[in-house]
Parts: sequence; structure tokens; C-alpha cells
Amino acid sequence: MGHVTGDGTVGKALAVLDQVAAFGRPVRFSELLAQSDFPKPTLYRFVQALTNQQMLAYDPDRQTYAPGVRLVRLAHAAWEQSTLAPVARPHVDALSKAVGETVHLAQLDNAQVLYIDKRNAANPVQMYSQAGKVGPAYCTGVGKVMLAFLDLEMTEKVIAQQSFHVFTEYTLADAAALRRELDDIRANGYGFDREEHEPGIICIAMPILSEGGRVLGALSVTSTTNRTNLAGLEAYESILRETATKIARDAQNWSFPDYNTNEATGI
Amino acid sequence: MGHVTGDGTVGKALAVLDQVAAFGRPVRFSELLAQSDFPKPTLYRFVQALTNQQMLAYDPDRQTYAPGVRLVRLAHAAWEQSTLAPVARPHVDALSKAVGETVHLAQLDNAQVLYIDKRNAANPVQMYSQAGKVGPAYCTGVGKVMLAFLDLEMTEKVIAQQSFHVFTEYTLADAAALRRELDDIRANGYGFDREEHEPGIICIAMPILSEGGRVLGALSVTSTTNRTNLAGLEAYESILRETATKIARDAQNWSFPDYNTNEATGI
DNA sequence: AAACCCTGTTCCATTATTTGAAACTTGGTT
DNA sequence: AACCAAGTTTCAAATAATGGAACAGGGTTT
Repeated sequence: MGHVTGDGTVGKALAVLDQVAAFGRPVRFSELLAQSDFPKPTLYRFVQALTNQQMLAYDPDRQTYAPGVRLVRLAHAAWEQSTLAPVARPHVDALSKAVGETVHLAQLDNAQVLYIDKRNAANPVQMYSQAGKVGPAYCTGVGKVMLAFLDLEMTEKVIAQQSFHVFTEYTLADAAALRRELDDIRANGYGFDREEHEPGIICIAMPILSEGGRVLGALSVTSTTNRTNLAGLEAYESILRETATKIARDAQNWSFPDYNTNEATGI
Repeated sequence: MGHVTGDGTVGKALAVLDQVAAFGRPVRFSELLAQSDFPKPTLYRFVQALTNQQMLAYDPDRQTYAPGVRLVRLAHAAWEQSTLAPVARPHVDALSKAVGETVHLAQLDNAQVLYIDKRNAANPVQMYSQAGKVGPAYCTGVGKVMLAFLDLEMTEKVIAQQSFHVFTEYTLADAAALRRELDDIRANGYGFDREEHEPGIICIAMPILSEGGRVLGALSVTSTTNRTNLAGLEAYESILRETATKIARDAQNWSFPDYNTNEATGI
């Protein structure tokens, strides 16, 4: 599943957790066993331990396992401490209000795009409904602009991991096409999604770069071909650039209090 | 930290993960060690393994650990498969649109309230809550209504785990006061938060009960004493009850496709 | 009913991994 | 140069993980 699996027992158990998550639906023990390298009792004990620990949830009626609620709790802490989202939040709010279209905030995670925040024009803040979702890097606006500004070695490493599955007639179908696109993006400083992932869905995307030029994440404004076109989206370039700059600046100055914030504050 | 810690190496490692998350901020190895029962090398290896596995993120500049992004990915799967949120979503959307105030969807998790979804009011109150966040059960609207409809044995078990920290002058200060309140809630079928957790913040809360009467979760509509009062919130009782009933009904019929949903869809 | 699955669970001797006191390294401070 | 604190590695002993095999339990077929 793309992970190292090393790290002794811990790594093995977490591989099982990934395996369950990858199913995308509650899964039976036998299904896990069928595609597992572990012998039956070994897998059984991992699943038991993870369930005890509430990393998996067991449904006794259906006899199925699914990722457990403890993950939701832990993820909240991760989201607040290890992603750009808390720093970016006010800026993403302001951007969302200004453009009135769907806004995404993303980071790169294991050669994939990880969406860490989203604003719906109509319906603000639906956290994990989209945040936490992963998507392909080679055919999304945010993915491509992040790839474009990695150092070359890293870019190649990530390109090598892309699947180049063809979603639409506009999907970039191979590494060569993607490299040409990345050159364009580097020249312009930003990029588009030209219905490459979903028909009718287009976006303009802007990298969030640290002062040193390191890729921190990316922002995008998404719309549909019914409502506008690429030229129309281009109008958002300057506000996207400003927003990205502000987020990068704040990320630089971001520091956590070294006293123990006693979390007596509300929900 | 409330966990069993058993389950061999896996349980121990996850206890470390919880420990890091509990800090609520990036934490140094020595800080973990100071409050840990594990000897230095043992703790060290757990932290290493978790970091390799991206369950923790290491910041080399500050030499600190924080919960890692892999959790965000996994939590998305957990949220979609092991919580009420996906079933409730359309109903919560409709409720939110109808009432124009902040709406919360919560479940009970280890004697705490776990918020699993949220819709902001049209003009949002400055209040900090998100999916994944946990809160106290004894002094929130959703917490109390869930407690009220557990079976008595379970109710007592959960009451025994409450801290009864006094947040405001209205906070229920002990188990006896909470039990009286739960009796009231059982009689009415729903409950309020009377500024018990945060000054100026009030809410009306409704349990989500299965046909068999099992507690599935709770819904609340939150506002401020500036904008309304308890009598004003009471106007939402019927729509809350209807929404809760619909969610319970859908949760009953909820079934996962047994074919492999191939997830080619975009964000 | 008996024989036969298929799934999930437990046994237990073998094996490999974890364990932790102590020693060592690194970087900063007196 | 001596000291100190935080982090890292070593290695024999202790412990926990491993997996072949055998055992339930529920359902279906003979």
C-alpha cells in the first residue's frame, strides 16, 4: 500500500489499518486475509488489537471492520498542528468571501494531493467531508502547481509515482505531457485544471511558497464550464497570489506557545 | 489517558500517539519522557517508528513532534464509514438552512462528546469548534441529551468519568445536579445548554435515537444570549425532532455496497 | 442426522523482537 | 577544558510475536 511496513510490530499493525481504510467500506476479516501476506492468526491479532484500541470499529451484526472513531479525534490534533490549515484559515475565509466560488487548500503527501480545507460558496466549513481526502497530483490544479515548484529531483520522484490514469479527454496522459505543463506553470507562476480530472470542472491554482521557495501547499478556486471559463478564472489570479503570500508569511511566523495552553476553552 | 494500553506493542505505541496528541502542541522528546512510564530508549523507538510511519510529524528546526498527516487521511475514511456524519449530512444541511444558526452533530466517544459535523450560522458567532474536536459531556447540550438516553448502567459509568470542571456560573457542578438535569431531559425528550460551558453561548439539543431506543448521536442548534434566549431556541424543537427522526431512520437502512466502489470521482 | 463446508478463534512450542541499563555522542554552557 | 542536558546507540536478557495445526460454530448439502 505504498508504505514501508518496517518499524516492527507498529509498522505491521498500521499497514493493516491502511488496508482496512483502503477498502473504503466495512470489510470482513476473510477479505483482509485473502489479500494479506500475514498468516491468519497474526492478522487476527492485529485486527483485534486495533479494534480494542478503537483504531478500528467492529460491527457485530455485519461482522465487518472499518476505521474507528479514535482516528477522528487524533486527526483533529494533526490537522491543527501539522497542516497549513489553522494558519491559512482566516485568509482562506477572506478569499472565499471575495470570490464566491469553491476554494480548496491542499498539501502534498506521499506524491498525492491531500486536501486539508475547503470552502463551499453556499455552505461554509464542512470539515472532514472533504478535508482528509486525497487526490491525484498530475491532474489537479493544486497538484500540478505544487509539483512545478519542488526541486527537480523531488519533482521526478513524485512524477515517477503518478498513475496517469485517464479521467477525461483532457487528462495529461504521460510524464512528458506533465513535464511540459510544469514548465508552463513555472513560467506563469500559477496553473489551471482544464477539465483534466472531471468533465466540466475547471480551476485556477496557486502555489504557497515559503520565502526560501519551498512548497508549503496550494490554493485553488474551482468553478464549472457552465458558469465561466479559464479566462474568467484568471481574474482571480491576483487575489490568489496575495492570499498565498499572506499564508506563507504567517506560516513563517507561526509559533506555538511554550506554556501549556490549558484548553478550558469551548468546543 | 483513559486507554487500556494493553494489546502489546501496538497498544503501547498508540498510547504514545495519544500522549503527543494530548499536548495540543508540538512537543519535545524530553517532555514526553518526563511524563512517560517508558524508559528512554523504549519511548525513543516508539517515537521513531511512529514518525517513520507518518503518524507523527517531526519538525527538525524546533525538534518537536506533532500528530502526523497520515492521521488526516485515515480519519477521512473513519468519518465516512464509522460515524453518523455521511448519513446525517443531507438532513443537517437542510436543518442548517432552515434555522440559520450554528448546527452541531455529535456522538459519544469514551465518555466525551465527539463533534463529527458542523454547519456555521449565516453570520457566524466567534466560537471555535470543528469535526474531530472533543468536549465534555456533562456541560454541553449534545452531551447531556446523549447521557440522558443511555441505559442507566451506562449513564452511571459515563457520569463517573466526568471531571465536573466549573466553566461558568451555570455549570452543573456535581453528579447529583447532572442526574436531576438528566431526569428533566428524559421527561421532555430534549435539553438545553444554559451557558454551562461558555458564557453567552446557549443551545437546544436533541438526541438521535434508533427505533430500539439506542443513542446514536445528538443534534444541536446553538446561539448567543445576545441574539435570543431559551424560549427562542425552543421554537426549533419540532424541526430538530424531525431531523433526528429522519437521521435515525436513514441510519437504520444504511447499508454499504458490497461491490467495490471504485472511487474514481474527484474531490 | 450426519457429513461437509467456510469463517473465525485458540493453542503452544519456536523464533524473533522488544526491552532497558549503561555507555556514548552531540551541541550548547559555564 | 570541564560540564551538562538532550538525544542516540549497544547488547545480553526478557518478553512478546509468530504461525502450523487443531478447534469451535453456523450454515448448507448429502
